[in-house]
Amino acid sequence: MTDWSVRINHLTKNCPKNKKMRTKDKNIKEKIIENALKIFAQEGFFKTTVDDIAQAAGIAKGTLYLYFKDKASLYVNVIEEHFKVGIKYLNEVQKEKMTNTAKLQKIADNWIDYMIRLKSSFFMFSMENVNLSSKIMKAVKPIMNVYLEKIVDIIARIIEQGIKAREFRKIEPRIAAVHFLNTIRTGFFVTFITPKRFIDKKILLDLFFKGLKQRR
Amino acid sequence: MTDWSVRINHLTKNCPKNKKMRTKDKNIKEKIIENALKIFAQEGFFKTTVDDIAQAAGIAKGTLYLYFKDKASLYVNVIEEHFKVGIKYLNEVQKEKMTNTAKLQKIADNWIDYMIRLKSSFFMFSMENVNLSSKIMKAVKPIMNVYLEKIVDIIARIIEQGIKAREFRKIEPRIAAVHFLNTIRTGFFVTFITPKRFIDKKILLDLFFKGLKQRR
Amino acid sequence: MTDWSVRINHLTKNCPKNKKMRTKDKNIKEKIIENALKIFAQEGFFKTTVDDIAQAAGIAKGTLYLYFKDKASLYVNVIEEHFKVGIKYLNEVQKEKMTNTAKLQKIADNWIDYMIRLKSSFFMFSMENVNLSSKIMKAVKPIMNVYLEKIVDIIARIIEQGIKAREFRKIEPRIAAVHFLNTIRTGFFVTFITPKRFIDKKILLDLFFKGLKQRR
Amino acid sequence: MTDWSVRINHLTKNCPKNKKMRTKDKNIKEKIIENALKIFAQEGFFKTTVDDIAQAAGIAKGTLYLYFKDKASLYVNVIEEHFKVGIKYLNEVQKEKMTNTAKLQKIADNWIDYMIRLKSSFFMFSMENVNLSSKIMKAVKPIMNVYLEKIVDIIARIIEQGIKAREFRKIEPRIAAVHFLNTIRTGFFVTFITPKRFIDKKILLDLFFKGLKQRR
DNA sequence: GATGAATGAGGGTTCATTCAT
DNA sequence: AATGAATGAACCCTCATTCAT
Repeated sequence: MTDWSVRINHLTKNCPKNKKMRTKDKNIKEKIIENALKIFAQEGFFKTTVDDIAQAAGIAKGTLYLYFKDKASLYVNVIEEHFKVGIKYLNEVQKEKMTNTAKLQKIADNWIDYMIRLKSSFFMFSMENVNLSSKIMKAVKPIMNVYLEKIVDIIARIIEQGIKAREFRKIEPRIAAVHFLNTIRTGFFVTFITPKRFIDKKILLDLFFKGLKQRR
Repeated sequence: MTDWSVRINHLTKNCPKNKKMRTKDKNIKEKIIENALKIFAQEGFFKTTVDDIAQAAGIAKGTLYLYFKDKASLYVNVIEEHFKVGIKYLNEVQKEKMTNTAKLQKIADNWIDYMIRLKSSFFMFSMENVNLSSKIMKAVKPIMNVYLEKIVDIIARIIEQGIKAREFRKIEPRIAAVHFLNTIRTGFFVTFITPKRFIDKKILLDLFFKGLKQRR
Repeated sequence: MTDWSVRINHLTKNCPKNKKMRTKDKNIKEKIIENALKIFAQEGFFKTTVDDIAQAAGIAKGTLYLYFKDKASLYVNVIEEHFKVGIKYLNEVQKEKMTNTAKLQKIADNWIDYMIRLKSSFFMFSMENVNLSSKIMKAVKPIMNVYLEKIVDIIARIIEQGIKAREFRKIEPRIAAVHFLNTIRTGFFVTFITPKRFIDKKILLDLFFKGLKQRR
Repeated sequence: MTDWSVRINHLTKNCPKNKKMRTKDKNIKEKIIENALKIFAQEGFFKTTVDDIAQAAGIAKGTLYLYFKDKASLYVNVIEEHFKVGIKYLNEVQKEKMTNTAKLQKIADNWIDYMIRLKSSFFMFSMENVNLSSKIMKAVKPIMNVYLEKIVDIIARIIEQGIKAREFRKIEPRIAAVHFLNTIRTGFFVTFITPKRFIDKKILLDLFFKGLKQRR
């Protein structure tokens, strides 16, 4: 099984090894998405120009429009791709043989690292943007919601199994799932605003698992 | 003591009760900030046009420039105002006579409601924007960081006192504070993406306080 | 007889000695014109804002509009005033008892100094603007032309008398007059672009009077 | 050798003869400069809108920004181009086999005609603008000064040679050069304010060469 | 008469999108 | 298929002018 960081790499690195081009190259679309992800993630939708992306992808601006209807559609595609990879990863972890606690731990670990590497909580940032009304964002919202639901579902299933296995206490699994995702975000977030003191992911997960309260 | 929702109202509602105007009206500045907050919060910095804000505030575009140097400066002012009110509220809660658990509970309750009313987790969204590079955001970042630090400080102090009082277990207070803020955000967020099923704030806080793990 | 520099002073210096105000103060109009002259001369018509002038004159922007229909009309007034003073000065010199050569010499001397003090060849600059088409400038042109003609007339008359007196050789006096005015401008101009080496006004006038050619 | 009027033409007339375009057309840049020269010269920097120029050049406003960073930069380019052509012309005249007197005569003749054709003493007008403070003009000034110096240099050299050749009397050549340039300007100027009576260029140059004074 | 806050038309600039090559 | 020059709508900001006090 590939781990998250590895799966993600093909999105984070250029792959100019390509053998034969010169036929509606499937790689061009990928290359655009890769680069768009990085730029959108770091600059946001509006600050990112189509030119930036085209240049980063090493193609002409016009070419981009052969593969994507418009900027918004590119954005949606980037997010979709991003989420698909994430979901695939989650599914793989789910099937692994380990305690549910360990699964959540692994997911959190890899995901925080990934976001730090991308220099953006893009994943959550996108969620945030759901918030923003506008023609563009209104188109993004329903698509994103589907993926979000799927992600929450997978996490919730892990938690459900954990409850059955008496690892976790009885609690609405979906709410716990969302809380888990936000815990991950916190991990990224703390590292980002105070880059010196790298957050101790252990403490954070400990907090997530055991809560703040004194046990008696 | 005023509660959060009430404190916020003076930013969310127009106050055209005022007697005599005409002399660089202090109320206009407030009216602009009120409306800018709502629009920036829902649309984000770039999608918001100066015209939108001016119209919402019932003034001409040019008038806005009598009160704010430019769009970015308005944005900073809005955030500052927003944060100042938040900090004042936190300080008041801090001084109240109640358990530290109750304090956090109260803060979370009011804050989630407020964000739902504003239709945006603007507060956290702004934190997110810290991430986004750009001339404008680079100007916003240092200012925001100061306020963020203050907010984290106050929450951390409550947690610290809770630790001393044996309400909470020994854990790095600042990390717990950030985790708490993200928990609040989760509360808003879930309600927002799935508006039908209002999240049970109780469950969420229970999760925050007691953690996911089965106690043994 | 006052010399040019002195006559001009009341335009170049503030006169806050004013006794009684508080009655459609005739001095306000003057104060506006004084200050407008300086600013227009140094900044040009478009870069000068009505606010600049009002502030320099120590009045409110609205007040300015009680005395002048609009910015263009103020500009015309400033130029008129400027020219009137110039013409009065020229007339006085004309009547003096001295050779015509001496008269021209005196005029040139004073005028160059004045322009240097004002930091602008505003006088000629205005002429230049005649060139510039635009609603505003089209209004300025005919008015300016009248004054220009008058100035050329007076100089031409001095030259004519010089011709009669055998001081000067027979030459179309009006052309010589324009040439004389441009010589003055040259004087200012050289000083301006190369401020270190103050032009030797003597050499310049010598050139004007004796020409470049070797005499044989 | 081309004469001034001819050299200038390529700036004053469109050349749509060109074969194949499409590849950042060099001709568009020229077309913009041509038209900008005319409009700037007649309207001045501030009254001229970017739209005016774009329309005159037969392109869209945005297109202009593919070739020039901003309005100020376009202005500088126009002036530079204008000056370069002028300097090239002067250098050519300088090398010709004729008396220095004839050289100056030729230069004055062509230049006055050119300015009249352009309907602006733009050349000198630009010099005037050196005077006007403003961010824009502060950028223009140093560039212009270099070119002005060059022009003065060339004229001064002609005069120097004339002095050596005993055509002209001993006089500071640079001052004489500036005086010469202003004489040209006078020529244009008189024609402009009194369009009926075309100035007799001969008289003017006679004045320049022999001076006003009676010879004895 | 005097004020200066308010106005809004106008201009410079950006950038997503198109289309001729 | 790929290009990138050209387009023009949209947006920020300025400033002459007005008008309620």
